[in-house]
Amino acid sequence: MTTGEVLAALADPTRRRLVELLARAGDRTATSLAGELPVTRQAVVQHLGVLKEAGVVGSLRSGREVRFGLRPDALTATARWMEDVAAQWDQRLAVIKQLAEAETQIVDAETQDDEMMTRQR
Amino acid sequence: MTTGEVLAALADPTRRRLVELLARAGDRTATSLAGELPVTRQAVVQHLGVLKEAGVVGSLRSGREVRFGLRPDALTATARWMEDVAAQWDQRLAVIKQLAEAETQIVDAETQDDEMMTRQR
DNA sequence: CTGATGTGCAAGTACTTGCTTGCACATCAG
DNA sequence: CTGATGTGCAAGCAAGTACTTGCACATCAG
Repeated sequence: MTTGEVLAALADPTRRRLVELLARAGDRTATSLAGELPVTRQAVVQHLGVLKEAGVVGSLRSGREVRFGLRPDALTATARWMEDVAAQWDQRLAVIKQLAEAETQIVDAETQDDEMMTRQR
Repeated sequence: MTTGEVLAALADPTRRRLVELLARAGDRTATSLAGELPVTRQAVVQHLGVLKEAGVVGSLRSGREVRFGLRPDALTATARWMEDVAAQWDQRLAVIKQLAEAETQIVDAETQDDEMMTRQR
């Protein structure tokens, strides 16, 4: 359930689709999920395997089917990592801004939005 | 700056390393960053390109160098997406638990931790 | 000017990844 | 039992990815 595993798992669009499906439709079987996606059941199974390895989903056998459900903890933990990184940067920004108001630094990038800067939309 | 781009960008360990370096060490040049990683400058440049495309970093030319800095907004936005998915699931859980206390569902996976369940650690 | 340093562009390579197809095994209804 | 449905395993393939190497161009110090 490392941060890397979770991010890598969510990097794939089909896998994100699966996660969103599970989030709002509840626990489902692989075959059922494959019915709502333009891929084979086997593709879904493999994706669910990656998600499970990352700790994002869990599975439970009931009779001849295997039902998959979300495991929100892995998601929130990874979200926290991202927010921590962002916060760390913001804190650095604040410190520098306070210490040296005179020097012009690239640090102000966010408010400058230069030619080289990738624009947000 | 889509969610998919950000997640795909952060899926790579080297790129995460770069992001963490920038977060705590401030804005740096590609060559300087390459000095702290076991890869070539060109590899770093390409990684920064991906991160920039995703809106995670921004760059600013100053003289003959190009300095890169973090763009926290993309990170927090993606973090929010993950938390939303997790929250959606939790809400479903709560509703079901309230409506049908009698029926046993796989939905309770989180508290059951069965043989098939990937264990958290 | 010269040399050093930093960048940009491009092609090539080893490896990974998402997906499919094919078949065997297990479980349920009749 | 038979047939239908759901699952598991494995090989194969096309496309993407991370990384390198090589070289040309731009900028600074002396």
